[in-house]
Amino acid sequence: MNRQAPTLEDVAREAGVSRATVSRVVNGVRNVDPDIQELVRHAIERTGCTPNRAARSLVTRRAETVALIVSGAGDAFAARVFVDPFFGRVVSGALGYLRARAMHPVLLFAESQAARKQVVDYVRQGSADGVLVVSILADDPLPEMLLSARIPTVLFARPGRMAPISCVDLDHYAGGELTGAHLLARGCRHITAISAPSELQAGQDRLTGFRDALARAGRRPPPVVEGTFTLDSGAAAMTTLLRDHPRVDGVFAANDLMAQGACQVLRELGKRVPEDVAVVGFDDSSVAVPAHARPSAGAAPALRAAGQACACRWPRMMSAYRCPLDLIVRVWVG
Amino acid sequence: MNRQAPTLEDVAREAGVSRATVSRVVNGVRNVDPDIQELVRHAIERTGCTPNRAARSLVTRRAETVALIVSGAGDAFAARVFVDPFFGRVVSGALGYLRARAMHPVLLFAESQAARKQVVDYVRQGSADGVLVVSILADDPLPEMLLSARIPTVLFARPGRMAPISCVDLDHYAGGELTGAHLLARGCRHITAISAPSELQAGQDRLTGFRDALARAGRRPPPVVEGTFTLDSGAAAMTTLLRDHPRVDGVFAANDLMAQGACQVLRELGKRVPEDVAVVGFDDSSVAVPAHARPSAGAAPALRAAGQACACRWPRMMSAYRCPLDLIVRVWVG
DNA sequence: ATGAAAGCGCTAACAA
DNA sequence: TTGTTAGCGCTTTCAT
Repeated sequence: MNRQAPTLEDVAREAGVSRATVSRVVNGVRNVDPDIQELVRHAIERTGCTPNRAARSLVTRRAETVALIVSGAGDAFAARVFVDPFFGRVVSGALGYLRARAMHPVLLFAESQAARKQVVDYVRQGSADGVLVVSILADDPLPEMLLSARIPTVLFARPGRMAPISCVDLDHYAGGELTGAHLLARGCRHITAISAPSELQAGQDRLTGFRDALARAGRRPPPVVEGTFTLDSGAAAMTTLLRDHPRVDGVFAANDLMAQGACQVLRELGKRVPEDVAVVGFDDSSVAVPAHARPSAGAAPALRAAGQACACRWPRMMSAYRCPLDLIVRVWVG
Repeated sequence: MNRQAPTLEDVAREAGVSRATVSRVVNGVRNVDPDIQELVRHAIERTGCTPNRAARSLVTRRAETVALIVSGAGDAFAARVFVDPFFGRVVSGALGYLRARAMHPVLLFAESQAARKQVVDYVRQGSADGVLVVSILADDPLPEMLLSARIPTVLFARPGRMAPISCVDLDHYAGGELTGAHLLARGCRHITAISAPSELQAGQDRLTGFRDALARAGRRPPPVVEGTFTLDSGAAAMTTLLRDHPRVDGVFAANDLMAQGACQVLRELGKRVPEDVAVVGFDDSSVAVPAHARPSAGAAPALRAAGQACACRWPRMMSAYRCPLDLIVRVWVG
């Protein structure tokens, strides 16, 4: 019942060697006689020893662990992070990377200033070697805090202020350009937009890219109604746009949910989508694209880079990847 | 640059006391002079010391960590766990419980036998004090492995074989009964069912509960077509049912996704739902219920119990909770 | 190639 | 109430 877990010392006794030798075998250090290696391995097998992690961590000063921080939301919203078309892929890619290296992700939530401090402390205790931050806040203070605590960090999203932090993010501007090009290519003449809440930088970037694409084609700035990223706000915005611009034949919505709302309103009013009015969203979410067509591993290269950064190696690089469905991911390594 | 993190020893020197006293203050042990407490706290503040976790863990033999194991699926499917109407609530409830106790969840995936062994080793290394298993496998070997390794475990779902393991699960049978009662109460005369894949115990339980409810009302066994939990299979099953039983006016689908597929087929064929044909699903997922009506914290009491078990206390209890929308959760503590 | 021994930073039993 | 001391189990020089 109260039997302690076998230690390397037990194995050493069993094998008739020293603790140091057992440690060498366990850690794959060379300079160990193959016969003795075999001996030790058997002894480990027999005793069922699993080297204590805390003891190892204490001396190596590595936890073999990274903190996966969901910043700006409590655990009730953890789901979002895993379902979000961008975060979901990025997170599961990162998890796969960690797993291949026997590193473990600890889930932390940083929705308040106190929680943010706790997160920093957690790492400073040596509980994690670095952090991955998934942030949904426009101007999150956490990245700066991690930076000044000299904690190896990779941010999924871009920091509000310019900071020397590695990050992975969608290229919102380029995505916006694509949507503009798409509507132009379809031959739309009366193009409008449903924008994101104005305080979200990402939303602004999408809109700017969209506008620029139209401008380069010689079009005048499109009418824009601001939405709140919800289905209902998309429907409301579409209603407004139709009232003010009855001839509209192309709509850019800053996310898929609003695009969906817009489609509903259009169809209710007897418009065919996309024959009468073309609607393009943003997010590559499941409402927009048939499942079999989605690029499930699209963000892999970006993640590999991010993963490397997490592993506390910091290669100098900057690159962009383009996925099958034009999901554009950029990686900055600071 | 290479400056080490300050230790309790540093704080002790700074405060002019012994390391033990600092430890006592940090751990909130009483019997420490208030003045000295103040002194020590200031010293901690000044030095910015964060007590090393590995060192503490080494001597206390506690990691203050639990493993959150997703069994039967790789990280690509992690999303499911957080989105699933049952698992999602249960997991976020458990996370909240842990957080309030400054315990940390490590995310592990056990989709292969090798991965399962790694999970067991991870805990035996002392990296976690216990595990929460979210299993989607019908007959998962992991619970038994954890049991025989004497690892404190709470299973979300029920073990395939009867085993003395604490678990939290929906009461599928009772849920099935409810759906049957619902269709009967609506006055349906020609009731049919779209069942779950036969290898899933939970699905069988739902169906059995449903059948028993009908039987108790004196109805003969309903026609059943087996589905695969997908939208398409629900649609296909509904098509079959309508062909063989044109007068059908009530349908039980073993999950909401199939119910949705059934609704689509019915509407395409000009049937009104629920006026002509009543359809009831299972899962309390967002497709079925308006968001504002969902019991977001419905599983809280069950979780509290589960959380207590996780925390390695094992109160003898067995209870059932009924949520606003008849989500029934049972807790077994083994 | 192997062993002896020091010590990582902390807690806890024992002394004072 | 406080300090002294002995480990926790491991890695890692330094001898051999």
